[in-house]
Amino acid sequence: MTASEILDRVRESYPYIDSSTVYRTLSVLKKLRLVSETDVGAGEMIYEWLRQDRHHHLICRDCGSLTKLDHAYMASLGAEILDDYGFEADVDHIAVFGRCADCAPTSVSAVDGISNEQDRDGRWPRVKVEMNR
Amino acid sequence: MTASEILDRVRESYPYIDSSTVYRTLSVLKKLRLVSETDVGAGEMIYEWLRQDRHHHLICRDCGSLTKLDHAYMASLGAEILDDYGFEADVDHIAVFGRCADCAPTSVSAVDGISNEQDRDGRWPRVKVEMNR
DNA sequence: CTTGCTTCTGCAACCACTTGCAATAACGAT
DNA sequence: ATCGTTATTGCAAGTGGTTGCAGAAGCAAG
Repeated sequence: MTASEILDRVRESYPYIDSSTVYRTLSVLKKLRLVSETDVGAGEMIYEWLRQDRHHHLICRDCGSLTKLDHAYMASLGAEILDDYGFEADVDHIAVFGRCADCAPTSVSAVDGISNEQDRDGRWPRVKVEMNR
Repeated sequence: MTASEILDRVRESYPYIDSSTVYRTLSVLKKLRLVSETDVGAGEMIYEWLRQDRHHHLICRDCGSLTKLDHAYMASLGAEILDDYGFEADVDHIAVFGRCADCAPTSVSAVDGISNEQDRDGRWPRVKVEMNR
């Protein structure tokens, strides 16, 4: 859940709690690795209790779809990094951005998703980049 | 470099530019995947031109040390995900948080890094969690 | 109970970043 | 050149999150 959802819930039984207290508590729980904090590109961070069934998410940058990614992928990446670098990676809950199968382009172009061919009148296509996140 | 460093540089030749213009331009460059945006836990995001020599960073949560991670690790993770999920992961520049070899604990304890044994007077150790990020 | 120390909390200010809006600049068609 | 449409910009306000500070609460020792 998000910090503001947590705040709303806590205020039901403790109406004068300040948001800074929630954030400070979350930061301690993060440090103790009892909760994970994940940026899913929704503006707010997502907080989750770290249970045994760890999982990760694949987030499509075009359609926004969310797919669960098995922990095994991250666990083996973590194991490789530990072997080669002696570095214990925190792979508690990762959000991997990219493009899902449905949104993958059907033909290759100069810059992903943008045509690199002139039209029948010899004009280059107009490129439109959406600004929102 | 950071957005504020970019702003300072642009202001040398274009003094009235607003920071929102810098952020908006960066968001377009991100969408076109010409620059990468990485959170290294320093408060500000780090922006980099995406060149051929892609690399990633291992950031120690205890001492803050930064280690370069070869792109091969992320590339093979990306390939696995593409094979199994048909999802094209953007693995342009990733920051992996964790604990470096120097900061790894020498003995195992109940919660990483915190003793789970009583002292000679039968008291439990006082646990101190630093609040800063 | 009082003293002294530590921790927790609310408040207000602050920071990095985003967004809505209105004015302007750029550009294509006539 | 002029008109109409689209893009870009600065400004100001807003959002999510953090931090410094001072007061309150908790607690162990005397």
